[in-house]
Amino acid sequence: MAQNRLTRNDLVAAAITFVDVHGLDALTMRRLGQSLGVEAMALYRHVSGREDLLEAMVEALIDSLFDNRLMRQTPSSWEDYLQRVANTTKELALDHPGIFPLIVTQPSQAPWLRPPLRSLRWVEEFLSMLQQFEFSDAAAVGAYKSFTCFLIGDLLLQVHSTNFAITDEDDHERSDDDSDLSEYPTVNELSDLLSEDHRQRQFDDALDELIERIRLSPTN
Amino acid sequence: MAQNRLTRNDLVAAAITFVDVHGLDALTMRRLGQSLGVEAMALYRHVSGREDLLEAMVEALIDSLFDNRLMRQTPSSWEDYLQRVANTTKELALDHPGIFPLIVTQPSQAPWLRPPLRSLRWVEEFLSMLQQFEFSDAAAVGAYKSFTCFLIGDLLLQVHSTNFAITDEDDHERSDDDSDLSEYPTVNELSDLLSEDHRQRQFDDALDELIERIRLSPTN
DNA sequence: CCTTTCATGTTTACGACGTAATCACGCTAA
DNA sequence: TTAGCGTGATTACGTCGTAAACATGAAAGG
Repeated sequence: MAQNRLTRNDLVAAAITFVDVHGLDALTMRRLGQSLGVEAMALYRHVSGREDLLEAMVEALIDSLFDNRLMRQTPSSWEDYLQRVANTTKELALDHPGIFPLIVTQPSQAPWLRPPLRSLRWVEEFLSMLQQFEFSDAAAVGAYKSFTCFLIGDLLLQVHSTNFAITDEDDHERSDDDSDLSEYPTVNELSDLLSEDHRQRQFDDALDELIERIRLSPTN
Repeated sequence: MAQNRLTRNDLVAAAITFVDVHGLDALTMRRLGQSLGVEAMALYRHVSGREDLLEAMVEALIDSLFDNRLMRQTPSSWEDYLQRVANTTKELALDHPGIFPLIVTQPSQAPWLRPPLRSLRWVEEFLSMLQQFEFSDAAAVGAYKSFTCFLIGDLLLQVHSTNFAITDEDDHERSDDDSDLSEYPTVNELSDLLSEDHRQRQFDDALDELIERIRLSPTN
């Protein structure tokens, strides 16, 4: 029982797993304190408020990207790099579907940046990596814009799908909820095709196409 | 002063403009009541709770799509149709940046649908329209998936950008907030390019490419 | 060793939130 | 006229985020 002191990192980590388990709406200062065996106000010693906590969670997740075999070995080509960034980010998003949307919700350090990603460290690494692969300034920025737009947009949607499954944890009798599709004959007719989840393959295909587009970009 | 009675539609409309002006976080039952000259609990006569209100707002917005020259005249080609859907939706999203994200947040009528859009009426119209233009079943569903994924993903990001500008309404001295970019030399170097907002053109380009991809789709 | 200091956690409290329950009032139908 | 009902007002409860004051125990200086 030597070191029972609460650390900011402990707190943020606990908050992340709490959201992973119970969902973002369930994250309350009081409940988080309870899950740590501590009163709610104790959290304010390490975090200036709920907003600060959310920011810290997002930052922790983004930082975890850098430890995750992305930084580990240097990529063999810019295509390899983009593939790796995409897949690592997707993994992160699907592991933390309740938190990932905050990456785009939280105010950015640099609001003037289009699109306004949260982590300048991440942007810096992305751009300098492309420059190392001899992208021109304009090409690097163009790639940043199209790539992040695709990645974030796609993952946001994917994550929201999985959020439904999590939030409705008690959807046993969802099968009888095939509400009256009588008003929507085409939807009803194609419901089998519509419910197939090819998100995985679509993601990979779209990524390949995007990379191809970047390769052929005139400013490159 | 004849008809001062509150209507569900009045309520929903008031809520929408309230969010447009003050942002989603400011939308409170009490405040919304106040803005209507009514006590908070009066709202519960027309709406079963806050969640119901949000759903109603989303539904109202989606329904407004149908009155908006989309349904008005029949499209001359499926490309024309997709262009029109995309632009009408974009207009809607940018007009109501505080509400648009709810379209993807709110639970869907048909959670099994991938991606899970909220309005079955919309999906029905989309699919049957493509079928009228002689899309096969698989092609129509494939187009639905790739098109909605692109559209929602892109617009979500675009809307979040504009949300920053709205929330920080008092960002006069934002210019001195060019925080220390010394740690991020590449970002600093390319900041001019990075801050350019080509979202508009990028959106149009990506839409053109997507349409081209759908045209060449093997299952078409 | 004792005492001072400070970092950490606790207690109490306040205002705002969503909303259940109850009440008051004024149309409309009998 | 009167009975009923649809609409809004009042009151109240539990929970939220968090400010402020307090308690406590471990490091620091004599």
